[in-house]
Amino acid sequence: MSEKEFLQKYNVKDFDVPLVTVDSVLFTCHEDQLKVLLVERSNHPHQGQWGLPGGFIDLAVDKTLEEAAKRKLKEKTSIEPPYIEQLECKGGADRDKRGWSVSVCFSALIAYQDCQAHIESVSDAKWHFVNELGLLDLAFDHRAIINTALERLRQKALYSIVPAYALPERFTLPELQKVHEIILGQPIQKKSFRRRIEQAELLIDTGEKQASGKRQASLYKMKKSSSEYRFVRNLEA
Amino acid sequence: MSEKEFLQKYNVKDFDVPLVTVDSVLFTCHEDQLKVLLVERSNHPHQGQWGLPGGFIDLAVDKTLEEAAKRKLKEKTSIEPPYIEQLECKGGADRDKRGWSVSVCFSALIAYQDCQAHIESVSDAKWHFVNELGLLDLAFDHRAIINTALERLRQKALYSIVPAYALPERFTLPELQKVHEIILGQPIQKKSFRRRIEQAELLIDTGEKQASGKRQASLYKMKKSSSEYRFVRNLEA
DNA sequence: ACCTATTGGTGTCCATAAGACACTATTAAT
DNA sequence: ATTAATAGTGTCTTATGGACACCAATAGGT
Repeated sequence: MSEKEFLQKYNVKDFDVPLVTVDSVLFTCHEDQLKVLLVERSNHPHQGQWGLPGGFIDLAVDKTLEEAAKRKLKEKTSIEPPYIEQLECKGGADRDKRGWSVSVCFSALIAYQDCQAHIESVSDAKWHFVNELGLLDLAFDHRAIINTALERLRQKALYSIVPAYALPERFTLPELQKVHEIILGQPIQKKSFRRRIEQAELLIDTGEKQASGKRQASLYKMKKSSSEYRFVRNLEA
Repeated sequence: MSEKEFLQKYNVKDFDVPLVTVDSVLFTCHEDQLKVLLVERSNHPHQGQWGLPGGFIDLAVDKTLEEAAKRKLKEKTSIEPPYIEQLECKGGADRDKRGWSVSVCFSALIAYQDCQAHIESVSDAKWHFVNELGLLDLAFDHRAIINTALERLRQKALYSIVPAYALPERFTLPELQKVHEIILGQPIQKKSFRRRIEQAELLIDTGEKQASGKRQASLYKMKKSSSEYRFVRNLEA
């Protein structure tokens, strides 16, 4: 049989296939707390419980997995998050009552201010304090996925400035340090934090100053390549 | 509609679903070279080309994605690799001619000696020098997946001793250093390498010595927790 | 207009772990 | 016993984070 004949006859539905979803753990910082976006499920299974924003791939619309995840996030936030990366893929026979399922999980960051207005207009989406998830009964294995995302984010806070994407495009160094401290759950030495960022030339000084407060802090923005930069040493954990 | 009713009526095949495969990048070290296991494809598409070992999930047999990947690897190696981790998930409309596809990719390590006999008995599987893949026409996006796996492995060689799993259960420190050097493509300071491993107490001294060579090197084995250990500083890249 | 509190930002010394590299130790072969 | 080769150590230097005191700028009260 030629490849052409093979492809003509091929039909995915002739085989037993798992169901595939994309789900995202979207973090932000607000009021000195780390928050994660959850959606109240309107459909079975786990109807009425809180779960991660996500859903099925639209084979006709989505070109890649990341696009599918972004499309689903955009339904809740109206904008695409400035940072998104693949976290892990969970799959198994028992994690979804509908059958063998695969969830391609993403971890993303967004500035609270950049999407809060739209989220409030979407009745089923809400920011939840990460520290207070213990009380909630989350759908599927979404609690475990959030915990994995948190671990990864904590690691990144030790050796990168990826957490900057939880802030608006322009931000101050004290703001960035605060975000890191919130993620890590402990204070960081100001001098160490600033020194390594300056030495690696990761930020662009916009020349502007933040108006509020006492002394005015300089406003910076990320260089494009800075999200991939990795310091050779970790901060103390 | 109750959840029970919903689940009774639910059928995955009522929806357009992507096809899902698991694929593994299995590395080993032999003759001072990094090698990757490839399989000559017996079926369409890409019949006759080399590709990563893997395949479809068997919904009746596999409980998780990792189990599926291990089962597929075991068909070629006869044993499960001592180290396997999820690498990334590739998905898209165009990467597989059969349609929208998702590949859940794993990266794994194994000792050459532990599986070479079986691999030679499997006619379609063969170790390939990682440095000489340039000439080969690999199936799907498998070349890109191998490159991602390589990058990750190089990072791990800088801040962990995960590469130890490319060696037999008992190994010497010079052997381990050599594996790291092969992965990184450059020499490492012996003292630095040994000092950090000793300080972190990552290995168990078996008390045995390796027979061959001049002075006999001590044989060590991994502590269980050592694969997750991360040094606070990277070696120089 | 000046003082003070508060937050932003810097100077500088210390601690830690890697780099460099010379040295010692153990073995096999001659 | 000597030599060559490989295993393993001593120790000084270097780089970068930690600690913490200090200086700088701004708003508000007097």
